[in-house]
Amino acid sequence: MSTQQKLIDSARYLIQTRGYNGFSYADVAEEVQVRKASIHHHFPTKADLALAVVEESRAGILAQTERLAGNDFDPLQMLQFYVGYWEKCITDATAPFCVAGMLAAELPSLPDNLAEAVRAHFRDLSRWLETILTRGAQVGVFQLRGAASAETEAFIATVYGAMLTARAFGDPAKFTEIARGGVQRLVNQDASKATKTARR
Amino acid sequence: MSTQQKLIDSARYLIQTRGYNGFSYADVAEEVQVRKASIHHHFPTKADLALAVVEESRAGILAQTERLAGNDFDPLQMLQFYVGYWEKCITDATAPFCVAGMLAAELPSLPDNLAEAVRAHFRDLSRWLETILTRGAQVGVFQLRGAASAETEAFIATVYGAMLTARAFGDPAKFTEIARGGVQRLVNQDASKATKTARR
DNA sequence: TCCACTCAGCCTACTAGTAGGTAGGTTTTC
DNA sequence: GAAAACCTACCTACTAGTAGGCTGAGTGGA
Repeated sequence: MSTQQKLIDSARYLIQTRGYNGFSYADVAEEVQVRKASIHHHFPTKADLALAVVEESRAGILAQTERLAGNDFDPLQMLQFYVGYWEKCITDATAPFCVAGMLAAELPSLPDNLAEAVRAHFRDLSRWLETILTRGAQVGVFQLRGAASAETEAFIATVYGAMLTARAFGDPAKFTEIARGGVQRLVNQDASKATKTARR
Repeated sequence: MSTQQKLIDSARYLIQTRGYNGFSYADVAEEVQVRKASIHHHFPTKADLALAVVEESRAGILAQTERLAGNDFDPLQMLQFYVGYWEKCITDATAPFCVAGMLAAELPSLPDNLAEAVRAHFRDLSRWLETILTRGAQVGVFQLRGAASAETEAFIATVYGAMLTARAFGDPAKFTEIARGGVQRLVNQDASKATKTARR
C-alpha cells in the first residue's frame, strides 16, 4: 500500500476515535512510521489530510449511488447492508465511529473547506438513502409515514445517534439494537406479513 | 455572577461548539476576561473544568428525576418539555449541542475521570427517560414496542442523532422535525384518537 | 479604634512540551 | 537524470500548568 494511502487510513482511524482536534501529525507519523515532514509532502496542511479522508468516503457513497441507477436492487437488503456494514465496523472496533459523524460534531471548529466537504458528505448520503427509501415505498417493502426526505433524515439521525449512544454507554451492541430498530420501523408490516417476496 | 460560574458557562459553550479538544484556557480567559492563571486557581486542570460543566448538567437531570418520584406528572408533556428545551437551545443557538453528546463523541480521547462522568450522565438521563416512558405506558399515553430500556435508548439516539443531523445540514429546523417524530412514535395512537385525557 | 493576621481571588512571569508548518538536502524510483 | 519520496533540522505559536507576589475584604484581639 502506498504511503499516501497509509496516511489517509491512519488519519481516518484517528479522526474516528479522537476527532479532528484530537490528533496531530505526530500521531500519524508514529503510526505510519514516517517523519512529520513526509506527511506535509503528501498533504501540505492538516485540513488537506482530513479532506482526503472525507473525499474518499464520499467517493464510496457516490459509487454506491451509481449502482442504484438501474433500479434493480432490493431496498430492504440495501438498508440492511448499510446498517450491517457499521455493525461490523463498530463491533470489531475497526471503525468505532463514522468519520463524517465525528467531524459533523466538530463542524463549527473545522476549517471552511473541510466543513463544506462534511456537509457535502451528508448531502450525498442523504440522496443515496432517499433513493433507497423511495424505491422501497414504490415496491411496497417500506411504508413511509411522511415525506421521503423527512424519513431519510430521521433514519440518518437514528443511525448516527445509535453510534453516539453505543459510544456513550461503551456498548457496541446498543448500535445494533437501535439501528436495526430504525430499519424495522420503515418496513411495511402488512406487506412483510402477507408476502415474503415483494419485488417488482 | 461569580467568576467560577462564568468560567463554567464559558467552558460549556466552548465544549458545545468546539469540543473538549477544541478549546483552551486561553479561549476561556478571553471570554471571561480574566488571566489563564485565574482559571487554574478555580480549576487546577482542564479536566476539572470540564468535569464541573458535566456535573452541573448531571445535577440538573438528578433534580428532574426527583420531581418524578410522586408519579403525578404527565409523561407526554414531560417528553415534550425535554424536546422543547433542546429545540429552543438549538434554534436560538444559545446551546447548539448537548455538552454530554459532544463529549460522548470524543469519549476515547478524554481523561478517565471526565469520561466516567460523561458515561454517568448518560446513565442518569437514561434512568430519567425510562421512568417517563414506563409511566407513560402504564397510563396508556405511550405504546412501547419493546422493552422500556430499549425504547429509551432508541429515543436518546433519535434526540442526539437529531442534534448531529441538524449540525451536519446546518439547519436547526431538522432537529425539531426529527425529535418531534421521535416523541410521536412513542404515543399510543389508539389512545390519543379515543380520549384526549389519558391520565390516571 | 486600630493593628496584626488570614485568605480567597487574581495577577505577572515563567516552565516544559507540543502544535502545525518550512527550508533544504538526500535517497529512491522510473 | 529528473521527478517523486523522504529525510534532518528547524521555526513560531500555542498548549496546560506552575511559582510566587499583590490586593482587599474579613476577623479577632487589646
